Amino acid sequence: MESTVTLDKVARQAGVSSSTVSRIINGTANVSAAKRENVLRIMSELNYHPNVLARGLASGRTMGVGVLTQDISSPFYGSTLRGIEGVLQGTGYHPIFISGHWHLQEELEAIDFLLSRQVDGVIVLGGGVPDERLQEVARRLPVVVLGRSIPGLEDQCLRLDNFAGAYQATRHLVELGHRNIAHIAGEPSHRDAQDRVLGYRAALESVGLPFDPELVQPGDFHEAAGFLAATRLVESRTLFSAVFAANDQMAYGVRLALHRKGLRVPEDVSLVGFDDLPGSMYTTPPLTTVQQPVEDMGRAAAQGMLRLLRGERAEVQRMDVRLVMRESTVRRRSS
Amino acid sequence: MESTVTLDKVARQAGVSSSTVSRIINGTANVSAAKRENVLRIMSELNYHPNVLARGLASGRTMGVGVLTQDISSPFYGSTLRGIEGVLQGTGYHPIFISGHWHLQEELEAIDFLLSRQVDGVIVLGGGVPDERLQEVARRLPVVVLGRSIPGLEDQCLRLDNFAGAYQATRHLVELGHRNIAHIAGEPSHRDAQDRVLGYRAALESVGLPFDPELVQPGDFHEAAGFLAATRLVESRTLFSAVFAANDQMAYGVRLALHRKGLRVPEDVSLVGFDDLPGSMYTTPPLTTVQQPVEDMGRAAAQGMLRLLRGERAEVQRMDVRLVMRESTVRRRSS
DNA sequence: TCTAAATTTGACAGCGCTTTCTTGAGCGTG
DNA sequence: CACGCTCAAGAAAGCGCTGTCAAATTTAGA
Repeated sequence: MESTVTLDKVARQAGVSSSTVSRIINGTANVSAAKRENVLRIMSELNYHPNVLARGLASGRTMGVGVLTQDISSPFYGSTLRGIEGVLQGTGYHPIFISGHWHLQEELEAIDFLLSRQVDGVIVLGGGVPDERLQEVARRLPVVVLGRSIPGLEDQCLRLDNFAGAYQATRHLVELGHRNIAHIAGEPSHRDAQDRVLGYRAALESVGLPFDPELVQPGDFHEAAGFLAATRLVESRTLFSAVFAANDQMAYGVRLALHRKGLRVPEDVSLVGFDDLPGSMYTTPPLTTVQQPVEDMGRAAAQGMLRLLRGERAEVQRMDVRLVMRESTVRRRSS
Repeated sequence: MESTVTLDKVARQAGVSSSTVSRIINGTANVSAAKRENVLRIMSELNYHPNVLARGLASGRTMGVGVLTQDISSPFYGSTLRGIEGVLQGTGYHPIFISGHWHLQEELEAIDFLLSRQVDGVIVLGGGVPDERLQEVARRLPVVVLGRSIPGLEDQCLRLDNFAGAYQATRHLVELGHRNIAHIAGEPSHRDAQDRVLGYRAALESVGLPFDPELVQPGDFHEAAGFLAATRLVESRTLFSAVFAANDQMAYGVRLALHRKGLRVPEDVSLVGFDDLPGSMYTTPPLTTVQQPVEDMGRAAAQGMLRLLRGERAEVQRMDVRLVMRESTVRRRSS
C-alpha cells in the first residue's frame, strides 16, 4: 500500500498553501502563472488524484449522476445506458448505475443508496417507485424519469408513445391484408404493455375489425413467454395470419415456436415486434418492428439532467417511435 | 431542498453523543439496550441515512467495488455484471460500473476514476490495460481480473479456456463429417480471439485436416462482420459446409448472410457460435454454440473479491466451457 | 512618492462521519 | 468501606478537500 498523495502534500512540495492548489485544480480564482505551472508539474510528478469523497463532502457536489435501471443486463436498457454514458462523458459528471430488477423493494433501496452516495441528480428508467417518492426526491435534487409521467414533473419525464407505436404496427398488418392478428401482450403490470394493447385494439377498431380476446395472449416480455404464447395459439387452432408481439424478445420466441410448428415467417405468418433491439436486424428474417430510439432516449435524458444541473429547465420532449419495415411481414396470401 | 439529517442531529435528538450513534450504526462497541432502541427509533423517525462520503472519508472504506467493463450494453458482459451484482447484494458492498469501450485511454481513465472514488476493490473485465498498471493497482487494493492472466496475480485472474472451447466446437463439426470448415475470427487484438483461432486450427490438425487461410475470415465480434465475412465466403465460391464463428453475434450475421444467399442452416451449412448469449436459444434454428458460464464467471469474480476484502486469498479457478448442441449443426450431407 | 483600490495568497473553519483516548459509572473484592 | 477493575459513553482529533475571510502584495492614480 503506497501512501496516498494528498492535496496538502502537493501544496507543501510546491511551497504554496493548499487553498492555492485547490484553486488551481478547480479554476476557482486567479493564480499567478508561475505558481500554477509549478504546482501542475508537481501534481503530475506525484501522480496526484483528488479524493472524490473529500471533495464531495467539502463542496456538496459529487459530480455523480445516479441512474436507476431495472436490469443492467437487458438488451433494451443497455442502449439507453450507453446513451446516458455518452452524453455525460466529458462533462465532468459520471453515471452511477444501479438496478432495481423490477422489484419495488430493491428499487426503493437503490434510490436510498444513490441519495446516501450524495449524487447530484437521479435518472430513473421506468420501474415501480411510487410517484410520491419520486416527487420527494425531486424536491431535493434534479430528477429525470424515462418511460413514466409523474404528476408535477411532466417537464422532466421522457415518455414514449407506446400507443402510437402499437397502433402503427397493427395498422401495418391490417394494410397488408391481415384480418386475424394475434397480440402477445407484455407484463400486465407495466404501463407500456397496457398502452400497447390499447394501441393494438384501437388500430383494429379503426378499420372495423373486432377485438377478439382469444387472439390476445398474455406474456411477460421474455422470449420464453413468446414461445409459449405462439405455441398455445397454434395448438388451439385459432385462426391467425399475423402476430404483433409487445416486444422483440417475445417476437423471437414466437418466431421459434412457429418454426417448430412448421409455419414460415413471413410466408405463413407475418410478425412484428417492438423495441428494435440491436439484434433484430440480424434475425432470420430481419424483424419488422417498432423502433424506439433507445439510445437517443438515454441521450435526451442525460441532456435534460445536465440542464437541470445548470439550473435550467429540463425540457425533455416526448420521443417518437417509428415502424421499421423489414422482412418478417408480407401481404397476406389471398388463399 | 430539505435540510439533511446528519448523525449529529440524531445524536442531539436522542440526547447522546455522536460517537454513540456511530457505534450503534456500525456495531463497533456495546451500547446499552435502552439507548440503542431509542436511537434506532429516532433514526427511523428522522429518516436518517448515513452520508457515504463522510463515512468513507473517515473510515477509509467505502464499501464500493469498482467494476471496469468494456461495454455496459453488451449482451455478453451484461450477464457477468448481473452475476457480480447478485453476489455483492446483501454483503454491504456495492458495485460501481464503468466502461472502457475497448479504448485504452478510456480504460485508464476509468481506473483512475475508480481509485479517486476510493473503491475498496476493483474487478476488471478483459480490456487492454497494461499488466504493469494492474499490478500497480493490485498493490494498493484487491483486484480480480476476468479473461486475462496477469503475471504475479494468477491467483486473482479468472481465465476461460477459449482454446478448448474452439477446439470442441471445431471437433464437433469434424465429427459430423464436415471437411471444409470456415472460421470467422474475432477482433485480432483480443487474446480471446487469438486463442479461438488456435483452437480451431488445432482441432483441424488433430484429424489431419489442412489449415486453409482462405477459410479464415477476419471479423470483430459484431453481427455486421459476420454478415460480411459469410457474404465474402459465398461470393468467392470457396467451398465450405460449416462455419465456426468466434462469437454468437457474428454467427447471427453469418446466419442472415447465408439466408440471403439462399443457403439453409443447418441443411446446407452447419453453424457454431461461441458465448451462448441469452438469445441464442431462440434463434432459428437455435444455435449450437460454446457456452461460457458468463454469469457464473461474474459470480466467481465477486466471490473472489469478497475473499480478498476479508484478507483471504482470492482463489478463483479456471472456468470451463462446454459445447451446447442445438439445431444449427447436422451431419454433412453425403452428396 | 504616497495612498487607495485591486488582486493574489494564506489561514482556518467546517463538510459528516469514525476512532482513539479519556472520563466516569458501576461492580466485586478484601 | 476503600480499592482496583471493567465497560459504557463522551470529547475531540482528524479523514482530504473547499470556500470564506483577512492579510499581503501589487497596481494604479494623483
